[in-house]
Amino acid sequence: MSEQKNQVAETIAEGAEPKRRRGHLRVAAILEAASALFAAQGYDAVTMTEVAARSRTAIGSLYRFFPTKDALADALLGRFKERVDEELAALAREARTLPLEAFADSFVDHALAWAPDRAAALVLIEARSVAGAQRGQLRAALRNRLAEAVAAINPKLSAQEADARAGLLQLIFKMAAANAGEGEAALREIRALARLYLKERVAGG
Amino acid sequence: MSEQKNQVAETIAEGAEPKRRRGHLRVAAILEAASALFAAQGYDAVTMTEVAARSRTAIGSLYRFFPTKDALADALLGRFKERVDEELAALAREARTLPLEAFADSFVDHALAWAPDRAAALVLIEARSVAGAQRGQLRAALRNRLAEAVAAINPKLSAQEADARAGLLQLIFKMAAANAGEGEAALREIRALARLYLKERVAGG
Amino acid sequence: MSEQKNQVAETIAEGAEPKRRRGHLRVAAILEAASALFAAQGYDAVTMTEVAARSRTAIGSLYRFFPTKDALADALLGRFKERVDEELAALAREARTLPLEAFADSFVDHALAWAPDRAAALVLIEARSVAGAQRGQLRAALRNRLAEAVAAINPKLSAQEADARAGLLQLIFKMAAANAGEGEAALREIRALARLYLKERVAGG
Amino acid sequence: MSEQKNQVAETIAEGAEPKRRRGHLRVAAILEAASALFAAQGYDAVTMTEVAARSRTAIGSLYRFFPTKDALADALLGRFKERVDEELAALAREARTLPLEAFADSFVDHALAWAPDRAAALVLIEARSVAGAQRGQLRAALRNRLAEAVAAINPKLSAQEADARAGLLQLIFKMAAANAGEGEAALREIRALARLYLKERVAGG
DNA sequence: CATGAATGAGTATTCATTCAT
DNA sequence: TATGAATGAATACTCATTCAT
Repeated sequence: MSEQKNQVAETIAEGAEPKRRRGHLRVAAILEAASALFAAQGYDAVTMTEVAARSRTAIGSLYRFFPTKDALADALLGRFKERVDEELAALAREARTLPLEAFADSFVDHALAWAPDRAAALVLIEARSVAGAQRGQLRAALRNRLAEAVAAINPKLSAQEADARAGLLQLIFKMAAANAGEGEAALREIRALARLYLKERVAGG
Repeated sequence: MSEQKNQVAETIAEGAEPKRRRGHLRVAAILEAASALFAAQGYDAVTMTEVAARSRTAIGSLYRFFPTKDALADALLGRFKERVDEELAALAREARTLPLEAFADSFVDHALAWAPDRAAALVLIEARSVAGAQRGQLRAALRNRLAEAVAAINPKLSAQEADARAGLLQLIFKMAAANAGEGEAALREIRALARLYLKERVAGG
Repeated sequence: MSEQKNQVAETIAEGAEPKRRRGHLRVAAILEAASALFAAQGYDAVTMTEVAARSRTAIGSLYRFFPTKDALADALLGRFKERVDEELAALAREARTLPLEAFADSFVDHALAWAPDRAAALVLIEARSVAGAQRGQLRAALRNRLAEAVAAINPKLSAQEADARAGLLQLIFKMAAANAGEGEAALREIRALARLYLKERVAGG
Repeated sequence: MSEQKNQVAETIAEGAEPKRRRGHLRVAAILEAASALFAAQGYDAVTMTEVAARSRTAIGSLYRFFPTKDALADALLGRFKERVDEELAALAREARTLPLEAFADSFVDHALAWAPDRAAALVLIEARSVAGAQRGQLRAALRNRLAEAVAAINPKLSAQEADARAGLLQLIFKMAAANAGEGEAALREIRALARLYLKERVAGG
């Protein structure tokens, strides 16, 4: 209705930061509910009303903190990105210290550790054309970390080669996460694949 | 294979079987439009009105052929399934005749060949929780064909082992299709991965 | 959701032109209802639901023809502008043929003739900042016609003088319309004022 | 005049009479903010949150002083009415002392003097169907004062005649205020009109 | 049979107002 | 008392689907 609104409050209409304990709890509950719902039904299919109901929040309160469905998604993605970043930093560290096979296993384990949040994140990334920026950032961050790891394992690879390998590792990472719930046999194969690829194409067989 | 064709025909027939050429053209135009739109925007975001407009069909007529948005999606998936099945039957045949490396390459090539339609199909499969049935069928069909191929390559594997390997091949198949447009380097890695996995885990090292 | 929409249908999302008799009737009913409601309650206070109810139209149908509350207002203003234009063209003609006093009376009569629609139009013009364009056009059209009339009555006036006189006549016109329902005495005063001003300041006393 | 002041105070007091300086400042800030916002955007478009933000008041505090949006508007109108009354009382006095032409000019000057506050007041009066009471009061007060002036100028007029003349003067008053910013030429015409009308129809030509 | 009109439940979002700390 | 959080009815608008011509 006017561009002046929110001048005083928040600059980009990011929704109010909670300033009381109660607000923080609310926000957490909302994010939890949203994550589960998005993961289960996809971005479009989830209604704000549903999110409100599941987090036992009045619709108006939901909108106080997340003034838009998109804002809610962005917050979720932001949170996800942070976690990813931490995990991957750890992984890159391990690449320097662990023997190859142990690293391969850890690699898969890290991928599995995500799985829950990942579902929601993936859905959000795919569904919202808007999220182009966020999406790119996430991908790039992930890839760079993996390239670091690759370089640590095999310093002889050129930057380009390392990047290509990182790309494939990224895919394996995704596969692992996507198949987290598919049973022992499936997992075993993925672990095998990870070792195989790391040994032959990364460490340089 | 012929049962499936009938199945597709029946799906469409939920509306009205187009007996004249005109009807066939309409249906084709509609499916084409729908495929493009779904691929570009996702299932939820596409409106029946849009599909009607893009295929230059009156909304009423669209509903004569596809009495439901879901029916439209099902028809599309059916068509897709047919194609997939043919491709994979060919692949299973090649598993028996081609040397392993050549087969690995062909495997990746087949995956790449899909990419275009795959976009729409994937979207539909992911988006519609309803589509459980179709989705399962597709997966299962794909997996069975791959298990056939695995068995052909290494008859010593138990049925369970073969299935687990097929599952992983399926993932590689998806990865290849998903990365169709990512450039030469990425492709080379995928080909390498396919060979590696087929040699070590399927052919049995 | 996409800019391509309506490509086939209407270019600016002006809503569907009715193509059947039924549609024309609908549109007319809607405009009638909207006009009355806007006049009575102001732009903001009127709900689309109200308009739909009063015109016995389903909300969806209302939106078929007027895809926006603003579009509805614009249509109303457009219609109003047309009428105004006709009235004023007639008035300009009379300025050339009628004696001054008769013209003065006719001037007031024309103003009164509007009154009903005017209420709605005025409200719309004032309330919607967006309508800047429309508003300007309306004002300018009105003023030009009046300047024509002034020039016809007293050709000796410079263009600037004529325009200033037209501006005042415009105000009197508005006053007359605004006071349409205020009783005989009020009317008499306005008629007197119109004569007075026309004789002294326009005809040149 | 003093009853009216009380009235205003009471209106505010529906909330809580601010007894300390701090409260007075708050209230003043709020009224200022509200006036500006209403004038710029119209009654409906302004949110209480906006008013709170612009006056740097917490929403809860705003509601302590003005328990309703309507109460806020009423307070504003009350303040406006006071000022109007003073102006007009002065005008009525001048009617007795000034020669006709000077009075005519003063009349227009008074109208122009309002223009700023008038914007908000007008908006409030037009927008709130509820405000019937206030609106009527304002109009009546204005009219009575003008009738006084008319009677002072021409004591021969009957009460009815005086009232009718006052009505027209009221319109001219409005016109003048509304056109405050339209330039010299426009102003000159209005002054001319005021003199004309006062001489011919009020003083009795 | 083709077409455009009709329908109405459902969606994101806003905002006046009340409560709890 | 001042402040931020909570509330939910109301609003503009969408879209799958059905009907009438």
